[in-house]
Amino acid sequence: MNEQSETIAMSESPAEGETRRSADSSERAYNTIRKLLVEFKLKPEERINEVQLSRSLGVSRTPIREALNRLASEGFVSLTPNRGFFVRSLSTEGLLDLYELRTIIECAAFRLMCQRAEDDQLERLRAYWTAIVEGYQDHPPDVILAEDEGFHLLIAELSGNPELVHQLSSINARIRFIRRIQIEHRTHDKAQVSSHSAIVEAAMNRDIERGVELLRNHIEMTVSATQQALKDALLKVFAPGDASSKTRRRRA
Amino acid sequence: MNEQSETIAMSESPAEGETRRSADSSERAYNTIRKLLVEFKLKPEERINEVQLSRSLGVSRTPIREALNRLASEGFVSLTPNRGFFVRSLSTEGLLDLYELRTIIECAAFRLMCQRAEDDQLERLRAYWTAIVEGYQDHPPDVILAEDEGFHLLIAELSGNPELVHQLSSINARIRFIRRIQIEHRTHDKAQVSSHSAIVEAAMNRDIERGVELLRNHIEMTVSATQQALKDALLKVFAPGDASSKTRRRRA
DNA sequence: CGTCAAGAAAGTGTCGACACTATTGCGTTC
DNA sequence: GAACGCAATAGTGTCGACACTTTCTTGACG
Repeated sequence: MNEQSETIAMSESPAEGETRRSADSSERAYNTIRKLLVEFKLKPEERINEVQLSRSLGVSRTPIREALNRLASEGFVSLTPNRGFFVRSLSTEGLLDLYELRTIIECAAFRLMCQRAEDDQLERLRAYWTAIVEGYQDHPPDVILAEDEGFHLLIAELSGNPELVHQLSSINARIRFIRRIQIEHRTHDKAQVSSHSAIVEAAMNRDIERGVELLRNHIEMTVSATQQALKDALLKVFAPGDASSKTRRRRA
Repeated sequence: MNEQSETIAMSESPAEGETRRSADSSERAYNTIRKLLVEFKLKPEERINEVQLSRSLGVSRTPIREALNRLASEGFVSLTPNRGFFVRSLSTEGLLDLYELRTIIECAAFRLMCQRAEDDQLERLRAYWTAIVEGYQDHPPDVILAEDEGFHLLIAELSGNPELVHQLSSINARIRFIRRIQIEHRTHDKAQVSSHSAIVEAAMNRDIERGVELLRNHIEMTVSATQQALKDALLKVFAPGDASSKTRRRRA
């Protein structure tokens, strides 16, 4: 085994400034482990060793298990009764299933938004997009990803159905790792920009059919690119140890 | 030394297959607590006392907390950082959101099934329905509920997308309590039977548009009845006094 | 040599205990 | 008499320990 004794810094969302006292180990463990999964630090099909993890994160097994249980409910890992948690592999086909689900949710959200949202709410969508469209392509991948997710999440919010927001959030989390890789490939930024603009326009006109069609294409467009990205990702993960290539860590 | 006196009998719900099953405490706690929630033994907005629960179920707090974490991910309860778990209220509006999500998922599943399923798979659907349609209306509510859920889940399975199955299972679990009450009201059994038959027929013809329309109506039809049922349920739960003896089984 | 079994090691599932936070009840002050 | 703070209580978050299960190692037997 390698050097496991090192404490992996737990990343924390920058939100609260008040209560850092308790600092909720479970919550941090959840975020950290999810990050490990997303970044393939924990490899597909691999068995997760709770003791090792708890040592790495510097907490006891209890918060680790709580985090893993949550991650299991969300589909990141699976739990086999007396054998422990396993990293759920994201096969190509599993990924396609997820994208399909995403398409379903997003199209439905768009439809409901067109039917229900007030004009000024649609205006908010337009404002959101115009605000970020300027430097869009110059932003670092992480930012682009967040902005893109934000755009689609806003549509879900404007649908008026919180369940859709929740579902979409969960889906996003699960495919985020591959989207990031795909964005780094920079295959079709421009197409994406115009897609979003067109979607906004369809929304302003409350043109459901056009919007749905755009969304469907928009997402489908990424799928093919994604498949290639997935291959690259897996290659990178399982590639024997050179690691000479410049990984995408820019001052975490 | 694990001879525990079970204050509240932990029951094994035969419901639907999530992913992991086993006979350990966490699993049983999960099922039991979920049942308590479903039957309104734990009332909406109520704070859940872990110690009390653990004493009732005859296990320590650890499995209780694991179960609650899972239930939180699935939307049954909510978790406020240093204050504990709370029963998530299912307001009328929250319920409608869930039904809306269900409609979205089911219609999409039907569409995909029509596009992808082999003929013999569609035949399975028909067989499933004809096998239970005979005594349908004479079955006890729980059986009817299970059969109905099975029917819709089968459609999800035949869609070929496991994510849809998972989503639908989760939704079903959350609205099961109200569906049971509604079924006990016996408002529109016949309509439901013919609905299902019509859906099967549309499936055999691979008539997507008709099937989607049928499903939409089928589910929407139950919503109005459901709203009334929800009122009854809440009344029953919060009604003072008499509820003591026959809270549970209320056949016919 | 390969198979298998028994024991050792590793790992999960659950427990009771303790630290720290939130809430409740009480007494003081104005 | 009411608002405020302070002490006491209740409850959650986390820990280390231990029982039980699975997996690995080793050595006897065919």
